[in-house]
Amino acid sequence: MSALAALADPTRQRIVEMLARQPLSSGEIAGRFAMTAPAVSQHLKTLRDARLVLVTVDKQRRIYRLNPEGVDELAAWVTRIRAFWNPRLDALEAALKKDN
Amino acid sequence: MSALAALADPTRQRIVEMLARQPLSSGEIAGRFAMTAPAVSQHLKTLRDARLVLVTVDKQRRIYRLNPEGVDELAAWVTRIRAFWNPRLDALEAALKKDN
DNA sequence: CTGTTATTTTCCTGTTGCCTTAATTAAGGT
DNA sequence: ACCTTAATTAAGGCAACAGGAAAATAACAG
Repeated sequence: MSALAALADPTRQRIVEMLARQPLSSGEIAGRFAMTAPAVSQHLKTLRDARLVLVTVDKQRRIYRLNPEGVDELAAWVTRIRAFWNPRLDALEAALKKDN
Repeated sequence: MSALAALADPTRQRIVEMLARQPLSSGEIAGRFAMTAPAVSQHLKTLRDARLVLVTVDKQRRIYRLNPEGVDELAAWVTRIRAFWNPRLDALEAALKKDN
């Protein structure tokens, strides 16, 4: 679960939250932080390496969006933790399957 | 979401996975790692501070177990990320097929 | 080709994180 | 009381990380 390591930093957590709402370019993301664009770019690289985000090129811009695979992996890890620890969570598991 | 920072380290990830199966004492946890007991103790403190685990005292032993609240919070964060982006899955899939 | 915009890469520095050894606290057993 | 077991706290070293500045790359417009 290297996604967890990538999400350790609060800046990267916020980036993921932003991208959950809508895809954004590198510049748009950087514009929402006090830090410089290079700093944000490095965070994006970390998120890319962790397979949490995907990039597509649009002219000079790089559009970032969430990577379903990476997020699903993370969700699966958390679900597995919860599934084990208490048998009473069978009901919960059923609920999860229902809305997925 | 400070739980994410606490789970950045692979050792702490493994501890949480172990505690998901059953409560364990500090010594039992330390025994499953190559590192020294103090090192494990510090990891446990990090997990405690992140409200991911709870301790109860049993004679000289400290028994660690998962903290449902902390784990639920984490699960809620992940779910929130997915919830936002699920409604646009169609648009996303289309965009993904186009490139990459 | 030159200039401009968008983004990343490189290099550097201060900070944080992880692990070790040594010392300390706490509880029981003899 | 003394010793042992269980666990934490303290102090120090070293690697990894975050962020800034400057330079490099990429894509487009004139």
